[in-house]
Amino acid sequence: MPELPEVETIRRGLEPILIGQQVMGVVVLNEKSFHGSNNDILQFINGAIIKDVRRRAKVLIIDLSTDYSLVIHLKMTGQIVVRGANSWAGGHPNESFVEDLPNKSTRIYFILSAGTKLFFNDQRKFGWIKLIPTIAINELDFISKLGPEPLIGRPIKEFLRRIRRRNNTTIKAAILDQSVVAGIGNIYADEALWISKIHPLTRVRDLSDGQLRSILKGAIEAMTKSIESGGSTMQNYVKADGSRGNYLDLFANVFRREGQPCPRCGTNIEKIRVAGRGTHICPRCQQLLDISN
DNA sequence: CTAGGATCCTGTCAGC
DNA sequence: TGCTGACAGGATCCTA
Repeated sequence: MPELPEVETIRRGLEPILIGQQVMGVVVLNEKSFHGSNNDILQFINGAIIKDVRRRAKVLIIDLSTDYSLVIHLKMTGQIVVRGANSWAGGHPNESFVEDLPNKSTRIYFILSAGTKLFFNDQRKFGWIKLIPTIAINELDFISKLGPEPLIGRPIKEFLRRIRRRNNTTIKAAILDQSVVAGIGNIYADEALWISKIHPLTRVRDLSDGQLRSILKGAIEAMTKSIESGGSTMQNYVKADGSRGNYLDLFANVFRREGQPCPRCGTNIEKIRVAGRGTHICPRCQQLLDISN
């Protein structure tokens, strides 16, 4: 899915378009994608004004004037597309960015004032939208367990404290764990480990605090660069000549680059499997020091 | 409590 | 040209 930088890019794109708009109606095309009762839709969505668009970890939060919020998780293949006076799209990049909507991947859409429609598309149906009272968000199990936001404040001390609870697992599994640090997914895990020259199979207990610090700094560097390059939006999906672009080219050094030379040393990037996920490494820059594996 | 594998679902692609 | 299995930018559930 969209990871922290992609969700933040969506938030920044939606904020100026959505704030102040009124929600006129909701169409739920796949029941499992929407968590909330029909009665709540009538009572707390229809007619509500959008007050704010926020993000926590990989979750997008749309606050309504009814003191209810839409909590949106895009998981692997979710995307948000706005059509109308201001068209915009972000999230999992595919042809639904530009196709007529709703289409076969549209799960929910919202009809807004001024003829705007907001589509929630999700090919694999893992994503969801919850309608809950705004004050109940922080009590959601998933939210309350989250680790620190990597791009806000000084997350390092809390990150170190939490990752030491994962001493017996691999560093890749540990940084993918949202209760260790919020927002890192498969792309930024691989990029962070390449930047810090750590092999993803290294056990956490075999890493010093200094090495763990450099991994978090690597993740922050990769995520910051991704947000600055504009994320996976319609703008960098469709190129000027009509062909399809790949926003990973703008910041990724190893992710989906197997067979290509490492930008640092020229050795071919390899793809392996770690923590059940496809994992990209430079076998020369990231050697596994086999102490206790 | 932790660790790791199966699972939810649709679509695409490599290999036969 | 089918068919089959592997795999996918995530997190939860289940078992040990």
